[in-house]
Amino acid sequence: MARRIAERVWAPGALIPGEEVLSVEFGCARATVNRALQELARGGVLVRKRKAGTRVALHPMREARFVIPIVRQEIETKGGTYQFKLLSNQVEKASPAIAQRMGLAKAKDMLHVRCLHLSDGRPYQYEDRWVNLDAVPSIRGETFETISPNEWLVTHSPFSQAEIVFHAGTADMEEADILGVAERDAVFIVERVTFVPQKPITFVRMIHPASHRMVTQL
Amino acid sequence: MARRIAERVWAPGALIPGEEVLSVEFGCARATVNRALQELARGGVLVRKRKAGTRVALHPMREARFVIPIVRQEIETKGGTYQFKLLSNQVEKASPAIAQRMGLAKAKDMLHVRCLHLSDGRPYQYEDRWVNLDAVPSIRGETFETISPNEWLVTHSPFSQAEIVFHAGTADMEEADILGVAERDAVFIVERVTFVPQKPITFVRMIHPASHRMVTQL
DNA sequence: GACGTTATTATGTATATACATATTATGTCA
DNA sequence: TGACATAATATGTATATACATAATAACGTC
Repeated sequence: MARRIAERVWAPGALIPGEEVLSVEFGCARATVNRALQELARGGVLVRKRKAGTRVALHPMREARFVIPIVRQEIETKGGTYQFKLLSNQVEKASPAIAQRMGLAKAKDMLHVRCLHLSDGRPYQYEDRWVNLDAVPSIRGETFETISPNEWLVTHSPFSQAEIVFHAGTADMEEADILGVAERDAVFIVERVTFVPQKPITFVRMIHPASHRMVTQL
Repeated sequence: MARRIAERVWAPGALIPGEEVLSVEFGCARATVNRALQELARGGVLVRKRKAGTRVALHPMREARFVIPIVRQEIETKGGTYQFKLLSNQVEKASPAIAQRMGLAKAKDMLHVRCLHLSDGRPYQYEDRWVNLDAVPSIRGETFETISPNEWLVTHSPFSQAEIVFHAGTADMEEADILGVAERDAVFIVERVTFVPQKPITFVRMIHPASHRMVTQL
């Protein structure tokens, strides 16, 4: 069926045969046709509506999928050797901007951890993280000498919701210094807020040098 | 089951009960449990292996999904009014670098289209596109006066595979001029190559001003 | 003819059953 | 003890069946 759509045997916008008909044609059960059609619909190439039938999407709003690995794994998968350097780790009052980003009404004390992830000794990602101590009190004593905050949180505090933002920016003096790039150089920024229902866990800003590539296939 | 994982009733790395057991516990059929577990496995919170059983992922390599809409839809969804401006549209010989990016052995004549997409009159995305005329010969006569190359291709030539790369970069003089930003300003770049099996269709480089945000939730 | 009700229909979902497949555990033999 | 064949088992997948649900089509009434 994917081939038929790709080869325009079923043109965009066209109504395709019903599940019952297709199951006869392909010599399989309706449940199997249903599963296949649902997969294609999830991928965005089909639009399904009860009673109205299934149509080939007119404007295929296809969806890309990215895995969000742990930085260490990301680096090791690419064949680099991983290291990280803790830059700071202290409890301080978050700015109103940070608090707002995490959906909190007012600023409060949070754990502020900054560290640098390196691949083959070269700066790969600068991580600037705020952790809601109410959500993860046990992080308070952690020194992050052997495990990065990223990995600690992933293994100690699973989240159920997240918001991720990607954008480009320019490195300020401090960021440039940490990443080993020139001031005002372009950087790739990923910001992520994670939640358990109704409760923010952490806000992290991850900054990569401009050479970083985020790749996906579909 | 998602709640049990989030609340660590089932700890990371732990083996969870088999489908048969769960179906009895939840009072439903094994097929239903199977569908639920497969969904969670796709989301990355579970790891499943035949005979070995199902485990809670130790390092949840969760995956983010986001839709790749048509630029026009992207702008209109955000509440902007869409316009586009054709900058150039001619057949020329692609550089070896472009050809290689599309998986072609040697450079050849291709359609080179450049245009600017605007939101509320302000530059939103600069699109620099190369189209393989062998794959889409009918595009040759198109003037792109009423429809953008993006939209034309989406509706006239569905693809089955794609590779997408996101990264940050700096605007060169020409790009800066087109986007209305300063030279050397940071820009957000998306590059996409689309294929039908074994045949490249188009390579497009889409450049956004640094103010652009790409957002996804999960 | 307009409007509200009912019937029809395609998809959505759950179920019991059956068998395939990959992997582990076990048993056999040299 | 080690190598190899064999059995056991959890997941993977297909199937027939049944019923739910939403949207449309048909119908009847005023």
